[in-house]
Amino acid sequence: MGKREDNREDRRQRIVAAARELMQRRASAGFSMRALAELAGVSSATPYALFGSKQAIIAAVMDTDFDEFAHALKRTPAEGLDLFFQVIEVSQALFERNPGYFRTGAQALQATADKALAAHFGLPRHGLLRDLVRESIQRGDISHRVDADSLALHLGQQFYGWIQAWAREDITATEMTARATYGFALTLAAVASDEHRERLSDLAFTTQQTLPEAAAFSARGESQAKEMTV
Amino acid sequence: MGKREDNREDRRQRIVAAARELMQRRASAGFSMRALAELAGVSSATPYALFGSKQAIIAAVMDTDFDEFAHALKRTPAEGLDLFFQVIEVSQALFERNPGYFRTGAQALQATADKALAAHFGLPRHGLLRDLVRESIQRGDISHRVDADSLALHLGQQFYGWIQAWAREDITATEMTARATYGFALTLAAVASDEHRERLSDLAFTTQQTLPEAAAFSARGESQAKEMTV
DNA sequence: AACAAAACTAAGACGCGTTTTATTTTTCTT
DNA sequence: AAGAAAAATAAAACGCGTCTTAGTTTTGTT
Repeated sequence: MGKREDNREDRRQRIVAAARELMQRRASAGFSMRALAELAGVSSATPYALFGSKQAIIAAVMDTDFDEFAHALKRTPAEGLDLFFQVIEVSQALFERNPGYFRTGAQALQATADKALAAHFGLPRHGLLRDLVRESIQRGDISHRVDADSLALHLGQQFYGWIQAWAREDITATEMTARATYGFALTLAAVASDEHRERLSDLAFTTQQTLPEAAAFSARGESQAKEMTV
Repeated sequence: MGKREDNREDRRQRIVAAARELMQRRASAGFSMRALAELAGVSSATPYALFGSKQAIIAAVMDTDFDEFAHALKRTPAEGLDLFFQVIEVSQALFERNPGYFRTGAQALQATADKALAAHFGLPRHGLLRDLVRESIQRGDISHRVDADSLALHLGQQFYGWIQAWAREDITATEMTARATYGFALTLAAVASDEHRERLSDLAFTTQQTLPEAAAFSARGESQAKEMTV
């Protein structure tokens, strides 16, 4: 019942579908709301009536993907502390399958000043990491002195930073994974039980060797920076 | 000599001064280029002729501050690994003395797509951390297996993330300091020599207790997120 | 003093996200 | 079937960062 709601839902879905398509195309780093309205076959005021903002639309588009991500993570045979690193690798795989799409999404998300939207987006991701931490504490792999929320936030914020760098095309997807892995390994080494600590340290130093020289701070970047100083 | 250059420099300085003033006022989260041009007493095309973009102007304004920061850091009596935490605290002190100013700056910097500008800005800050790491390695406070560039980048990226959160007004300056300290302590605990490790772990867990519940993921944020899902 | 080159100006345009207006269409109620 | 209520529309406007155009001023050279 309720044709009103049906129609509303129809339009919402048309807009989300159109947004997804435009994000995948990623012509000129994003899409305009006017182009979106045209492709969705609605007036350019409608998306605002139904979603409120461009970022809310992008968030709506990307909402689907968290489930996909969570499922892919469940499918991996990894267990224990290895799951943390699987989070990174599954993400990379996802990103590489659809770079333009995730780049647009990540960049739009970053620009968000809307707290509710940020929370809506960050919440499930934070929850996933927090649960991993909790389970690790219960297993005794991570010190019981650790507060799950704090550590999860710390890990998430690190990873998010490298995702942003990838979205900006400052680093490649492989480098994103390597740097995030490095960070996770160091952090976990600090809080893991004795039996895991050495393995994690080794992982950190092994990963460290694969890290390229910091791109933004390379010689090329340096000379460009000089130019600007005038 | 060269009146041409003098005049050019005059205008540059007028523009930078005007930008600094507007950043401090921080009426409505930033300033418009039209307002800047008016205050500086130049045409609105001139800032673009002299700097290229709004972000470049903001970068020029903030360039001065790195020196101030570096000096303030030198003035502290801290030494050894404590210097890492002094970086955080000196930054906080600086930020709190002029919040609107640094918020505008941080936010503008984040929006930068310009690699050269990002490098120009990140380079000295990265260099400072990298030198701290290098010296710590030489002193034997940090494992010699550590690559100074990688660790500095890791620390810097973490800190930068919390600065951004503060600039977005997601967290207070105190929380910024606490979270960054937590991250630094964990990271350093993973790479420090045996004699420092325990002290750093303790610092991490002490700091952890002062951390507020993650603001963006609090109950309030959660209910707001629900609303959005529709 | 005259002239070419360079720099600055005013004014407006562009496309963007977003909002507002007035109008038309669709839906629900009676 | 008629009328009230709600929603979607077209069209224009807002302010923003940025760029362009064409005219004017300032500068260095002759």
